[in-house]
Amino acid sequence: MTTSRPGGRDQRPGERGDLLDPRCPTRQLLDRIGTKWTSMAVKVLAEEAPGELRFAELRRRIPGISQKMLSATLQSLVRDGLVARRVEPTVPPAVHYRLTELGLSLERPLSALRVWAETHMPEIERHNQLADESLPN
Amino acid sequence: MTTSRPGGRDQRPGERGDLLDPRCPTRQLLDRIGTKWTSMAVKVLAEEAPGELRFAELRRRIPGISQKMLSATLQSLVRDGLVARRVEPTVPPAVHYRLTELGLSLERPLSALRVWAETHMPEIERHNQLADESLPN
DNA sequence: TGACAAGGTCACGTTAGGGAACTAACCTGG
DNA sequence: CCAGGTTAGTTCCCTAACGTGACCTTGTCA
Repeated sequence: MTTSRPGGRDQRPGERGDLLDPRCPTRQLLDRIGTKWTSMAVKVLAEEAPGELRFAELRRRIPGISQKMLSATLQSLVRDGLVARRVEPTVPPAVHYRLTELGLSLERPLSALRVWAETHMPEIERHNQLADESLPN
Repeated sequence: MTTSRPGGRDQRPGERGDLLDPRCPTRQLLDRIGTKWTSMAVKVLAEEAPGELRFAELRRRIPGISQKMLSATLQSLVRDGLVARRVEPTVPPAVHYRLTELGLSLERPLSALRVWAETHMPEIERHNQLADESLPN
């Protein structure tokens, strides 16, 4: 991914920010779902939809993710309006996450991608192995 | 992108590498199409399918890409079996690229994603602006 | 005195991507 | 005969960012 996001401040107008890329929306989308954990988080939340999941439960369902990354991923998703965050002012506060309608609508094409990945990735790996076998040195 | 690819060695075996991430095929796919120029290259090649495009022509149709990046992107795609490369031994050599059937099959879910991006990215940007307006400092 | 919830912060390593210069082989023009 | 151009790449160097791991925080319950 190239375009900076979380801390914002891209496209500063003073600099000769060349804006070469004409804001291709597909690029922007891939910059989001292409980050390591985003698509997995969306999937896990989609499985629970329209229900909610709490932070710790999400962590449990996404093996290998750290608190920091889960937190950052969720913040991105909330910021993009794909996920809604609801805080119950109990103590300790309980935070609930769920997909918004927008997030659910993304889940559709995303799951199509997942299906493609599951059926065709083995073939891609085969190709890679072939490429490795010839001229590995 | 996180998972290293060319030289591979993840999953150190000494650790109880329980394959935390079970090589989620979706992530592997996103590691590929998530790179900056890949999806654009696939799209351009798909528009021409089943015809071929030469290096320089691809470069012309992907504004902003450098030779280096185009070359690297195409190599990845060829290695994955998504693109076929044909060299005419003329001089200077003419190299032709086209999507394989596998590549074409990927184009389908990918274009669905593109459609989603084009229709919904404005909404995502709206959400981001809202988030920026509140508590910007 | 811990443990839990939901994070935040710091310090660090790796890598993707950009830019510019260089290569190969041959052809053409002067 | 030699400079210069073409195509399709490489090679080196540099940076911004992504992701990780370890530790800190605030408040309450057992």
